[in-house]
Amino acid sequence: MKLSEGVEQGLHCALLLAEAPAGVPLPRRVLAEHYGLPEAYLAKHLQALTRAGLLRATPGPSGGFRLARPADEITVLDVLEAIDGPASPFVCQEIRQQGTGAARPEECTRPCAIATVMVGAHQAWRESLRAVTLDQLVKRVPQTLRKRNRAKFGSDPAA
Amino acid sequence: MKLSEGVEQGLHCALLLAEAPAGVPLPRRVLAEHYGLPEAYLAKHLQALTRAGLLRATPGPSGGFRLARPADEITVLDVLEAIDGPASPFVCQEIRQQGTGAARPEECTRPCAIATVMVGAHQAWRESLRAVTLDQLVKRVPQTLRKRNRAKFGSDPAA
DNA sequence: GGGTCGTAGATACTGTATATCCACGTTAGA
DNA sequence: TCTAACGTGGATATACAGTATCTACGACCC
Repeated sequence: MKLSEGVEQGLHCALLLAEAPAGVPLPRRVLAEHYGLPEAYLAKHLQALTRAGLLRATPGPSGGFRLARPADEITVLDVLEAIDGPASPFVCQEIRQQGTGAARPEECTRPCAIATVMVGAHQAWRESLRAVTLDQLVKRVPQTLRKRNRAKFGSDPAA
Repeated sequence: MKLSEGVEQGLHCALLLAEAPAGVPLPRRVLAEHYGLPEAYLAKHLQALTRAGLLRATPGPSGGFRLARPADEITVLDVLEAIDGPASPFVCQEIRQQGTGAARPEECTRPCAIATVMVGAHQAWRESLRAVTLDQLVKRVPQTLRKRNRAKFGSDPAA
């Protein structure tokens, strides 16, 4: 069981967008270079985040990506499921109904006990990720680094 | 992110061994046919469970696999990690230290906030699986099915 | 006591999904 | 109208789940 690396990249980019002054779109090239990520691959995940309604993309010169919602309304789970999909890592194959020892239909009125346990674990995992917002993550970034990033992207004409 | 199907197969086999009368080893061929599973593939997972000390394998005719411990001392997490490995699905690539916006070493004394959240989620997932034993799962198998399985494998000479 | 069968164990191969890259089309600003 | 940005689709390489085959060992039977 392995989580896509795109999830980590997407999370870092979303976090950076949450750090940057609001309203200033960052081009994907800037995002990719900032973290040394493959730009073409990152593009695919930024698209996924945009389709999920987490980011807003604007084309053309001085375009780029920015958060579509306030950072305290975007959870880590939102970002993860936008990129990796909402599917559970465990999908019950209904093994109990196969082979010579197959359970009869009337014995399968309740879901398979194993599947039930796995679903519960997945819910616990999701709840843990849903409890953290991008805003909370920003607060855990070292202040010196945060200040540096704000300065780097703070060419905000409104300022 | 996808969990290996071997995990589900291993869990069902371990559950069946917990249902069967203690001390009667079941050959992997019987296990495979009972659930309609590919025997060669199942062999790999039964080996993993044996290496992890959850099952005990005995070669030769009238050999097979049986639980190495009482069913209430084997958790779902034990079986899962024996087959799928104990590694977390998320492995931090230290993206924060790469690219033009790399964090300085003195800013990385604490682990990456994103990694911390992911580790927490993984722990929640593991705790949820650790809380369930094979014994508890057996109790959730329909009685008619349990009785049928006991009769099928109950050619226990000591009985 | 030696042969034979049935068991687990180890090894090599294949298929599929992920990760990566490239080329083309579309949109908006200067 | 030219440039710089996003959007889409497809081609390629690699890692891992899944498969098949072969070897070694132990109990049973003659």
